[in-house]
Amino acid sequence: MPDLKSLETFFWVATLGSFRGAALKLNTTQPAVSQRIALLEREFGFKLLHREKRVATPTPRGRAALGYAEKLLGLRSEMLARVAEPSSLTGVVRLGVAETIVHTWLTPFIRRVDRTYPNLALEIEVDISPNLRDRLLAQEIDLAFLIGPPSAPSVHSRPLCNYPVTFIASPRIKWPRTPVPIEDLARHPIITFARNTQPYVAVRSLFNRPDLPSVRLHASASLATVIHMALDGLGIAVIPPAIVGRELDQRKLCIIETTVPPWDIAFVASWLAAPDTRAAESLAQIAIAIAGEDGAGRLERIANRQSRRRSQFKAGSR
Amino acid sequence: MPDLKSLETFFWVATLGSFRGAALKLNTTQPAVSQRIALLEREFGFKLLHREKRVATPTPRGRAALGYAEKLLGLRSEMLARVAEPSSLTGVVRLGVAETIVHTWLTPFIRRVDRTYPNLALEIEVDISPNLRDRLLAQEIDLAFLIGPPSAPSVHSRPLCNYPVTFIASPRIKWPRTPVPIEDLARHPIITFARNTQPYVAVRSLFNRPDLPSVRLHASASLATVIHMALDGLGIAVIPPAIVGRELDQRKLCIIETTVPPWDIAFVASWLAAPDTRAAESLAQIAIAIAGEDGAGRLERIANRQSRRRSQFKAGSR
DNA sequence: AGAGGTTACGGGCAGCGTAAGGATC
DNA sequence: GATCCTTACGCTGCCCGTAACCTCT
Repeated sequence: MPDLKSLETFFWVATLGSFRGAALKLNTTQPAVSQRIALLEREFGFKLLHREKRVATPTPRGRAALGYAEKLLGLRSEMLARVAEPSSLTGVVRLGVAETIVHTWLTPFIRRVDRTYPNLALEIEVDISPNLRDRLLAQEIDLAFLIGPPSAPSVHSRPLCNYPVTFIASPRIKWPRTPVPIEDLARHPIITFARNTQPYVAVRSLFNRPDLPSVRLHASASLATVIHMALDGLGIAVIPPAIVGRELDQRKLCIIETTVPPWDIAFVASWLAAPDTRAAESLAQIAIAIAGEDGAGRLERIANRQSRRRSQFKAGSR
Repeated sequence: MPDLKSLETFFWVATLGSFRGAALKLNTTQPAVSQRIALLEREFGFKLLHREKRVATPTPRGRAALGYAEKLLGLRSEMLARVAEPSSLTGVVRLGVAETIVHTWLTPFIRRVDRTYPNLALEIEVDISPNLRDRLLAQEIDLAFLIGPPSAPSVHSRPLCNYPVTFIASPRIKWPRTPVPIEDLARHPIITFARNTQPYVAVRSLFNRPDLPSVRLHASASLATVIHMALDGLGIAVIPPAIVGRELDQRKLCIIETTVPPWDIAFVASWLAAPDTRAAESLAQIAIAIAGEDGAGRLERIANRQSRRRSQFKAGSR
């Protein structure tokens, strides 16, 4: 009798057109996928998939079976969503996060996930948003917290938080009290996110003006490196203040008031449409809550800092 | 993630109200059932069944889950019926047969099942029809070939064959050429099916008349014994001639012409309504075909025998 | 006391991962 | 030759069955 695990495997092979892809999606090896499909074909008594071509395609009868498989998976998923205890969420969710999140609210997020879903394991990967997008589309991660809605078909997204991007530098670099014009900023090396990222492109185009001297732009895929460089006075970091809250507190870094119009980078939680998105949606829900609380807390704290009032420091962060 | 095996187990426990019953139905042990239910309850995060009472009853949330389980099982069953190769029928079917069937067309039936469904194993039990009926209702067998439709809710039945019941005795007992009246028959011991069977009751009421001497009625649960007794001249067997075709051929037994109006016993294939009756229905289909062919062949042969024409002996039996 | 469910434990086997072997572009 | 699927093989871990225990009527 065909079991749901095999049918699920069949569904993903048919959907992704690839045994290998299904194996990645299902967190297993490719031979395991082969074996499950072979089992299913033995149980049904006929070939479900054409393997000759580059992409695996269901046979005509395979297509009929596929319809039933989808219904079955959908029904199981609906059953779990409707009647199962939320805390019964189990297994492994592969989560991709942009590094900004690591430096802001990832830890409280994980803590709450651990409390809410004690049987759920997270596999966390940190990468830049474009790579996360690719890995999401390749089914290699189940959920991503990244910049901007990755506009692709069948990607579901929910907004998490907006972070203003500011110019931040070591206090060793002295500035006038008045807002600094972009020309003065451009005299220093600019340190920001990795190439190919949205903030990098924004910064590049900001300084890519005929009337400005060509700027030295340091891009790093590691935010920790960016922060380090800024701490060492190597240049001006163009990053959200939220990720260097402690350094701002300790006055090791300062926000530079400028004439440049501020802009935000928007983070979203994204996951692919699939028969069972219960885990992804539940985690996104938590992320939305945490990011909201944290964002509020952070903003408050930053406001406090800038007005030099240190009292009630941690209010709102619980 | 709940799998269909556990859900099927849950379905049967809920339906039969008993872990033990489900274990019998599913051809496994009771601890295995316990374990599957426990697994399911861990996966769902709540108790599915009340065990306090004599009969296991679904909890309210268990009832919701049960609805989904039924849908899932029905869907899988439909999928298999619609798209699976018939020869892919696999597993074990527990078949109960009345002994008359053993002596008539069970062997050709098994042969054809072996050919048609090479991956299907039969577990055959021979018993009298009332016991088969009980075992069917207790879910201990999946399919039964027995006498008369066992009128019970949710039992599906299809007619297989009708066998006339005749008086058969050793040629040692001499009879006049004319049809024998019941009074003369009653002087000999009567040998027939076991107590509680329909033929036994019929024979008993036939001879239970005030004007007849009380008859000696030998009942045997073993048809082979009945035949043996008749061959040894111990009395008159009241059985369908179909089961002693060879002995009639070899003139070791003869049909006694009587004034008693002949009557038939009707055999049917019966199985219980369930989420997956594919195997039972497929086997019933074969049984209907075989019983029809065999019945035709037998009747022809018997006619031939009685008219002493031995030619074309095996015609129609293929 | 007996029927029915749970718990404990040992063994068998299904299914996994590693690694090598084809096939197809 | 690279990519993808299949086959081979050893191993782990799950699940089953046996048996003892527990709990109700």
